[in-house]
Amino acid sequence: MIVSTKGRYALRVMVGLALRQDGEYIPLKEIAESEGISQKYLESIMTLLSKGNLVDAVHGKGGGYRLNRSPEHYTVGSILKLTEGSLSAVSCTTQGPAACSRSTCCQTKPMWDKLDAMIDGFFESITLADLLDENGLKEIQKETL
Amino acid sequence: MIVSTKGRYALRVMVGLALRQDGEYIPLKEIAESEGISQKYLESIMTLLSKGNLVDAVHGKGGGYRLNRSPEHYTVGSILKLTEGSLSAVSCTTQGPAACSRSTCCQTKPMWDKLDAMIDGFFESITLADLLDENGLKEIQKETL
DNA sequence: ATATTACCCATGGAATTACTAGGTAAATAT
DNA sequence: ATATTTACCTAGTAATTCCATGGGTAATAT
Repeated sequence: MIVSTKGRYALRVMVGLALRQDGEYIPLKEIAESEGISQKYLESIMTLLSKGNLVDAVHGKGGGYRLNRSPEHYTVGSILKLTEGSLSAVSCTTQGPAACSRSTCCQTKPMWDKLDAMIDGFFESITLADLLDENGLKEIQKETL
Repeated sequence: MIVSTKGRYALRVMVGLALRQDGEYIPLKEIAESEGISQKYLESIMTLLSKGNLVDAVHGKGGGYRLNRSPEHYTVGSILKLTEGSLSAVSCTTQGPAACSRSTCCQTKPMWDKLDAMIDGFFESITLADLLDENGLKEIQKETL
């Protein structure tokens, strides 16, 4: 699995916030209930989104979370990368000291690199706005498949 | 991660066998050493490949493993699916009793389905022969990216 | 018979995932 | 000021998956 619940929950929450863009802040409790996600678990995810500046957060009564830009300015990739860390399909494409010792001669490595590039392209080509709109995704399908 | 060491090792081994297609059976020990993979761990992988009829295996002296068809008749997908079980990028695309309860109304689900289809298309479009040949992969890159 | 090979079954440590518990800090209402 | 409401922080934990390891059994060749 490339994307764990953390990233998938984050994406669902962002879609939920996009559907209620009226300037109001929506408290964690409300988001958790409407999405059916454990409040405590969601806390850690929302803090990530807030620190990563994907949402604005305010404390106290009337506070909560809201988007800080319009849905078409969020790529799915930006949301998933923030929450998941890496979207690599395999561990053997990692660079640096943890890199695979055979990476320079491995005959399968180029394929993994291409897969990673394809997946990255896929996620970067989709915005939150596309997810709100059925027809948006259909166009993406034509392009990529 | 979509593909664990099991699938990646399997693929490397299949490439290795493809490079030595002279009708000889190659013993596990030799494969393990040349690929730098634990002999014991590789055992389980080779048994999978053998039971899945991707390689022929014979016991005793002079025995070992060899491909049972030419490299262009193996898709990467067939090798990975056998060893990994599923190549799905997320757990929420699984059907049946374990399916996500929100799958019918989830606004992100269509995207995950498309991702899975794209990844499957990628792996099915590449054969072992493509991995042996540098230029083969370059053509795939043009098509998919 | 013996050596060589593949096959089978069970176990274990390490890492990751998904979540829980309990407290602290900031903003607002009274 | 005080209480309430909210976000934020640190730590722990149960379950699962990954990556092997250990020890034996079955088949084949000399």
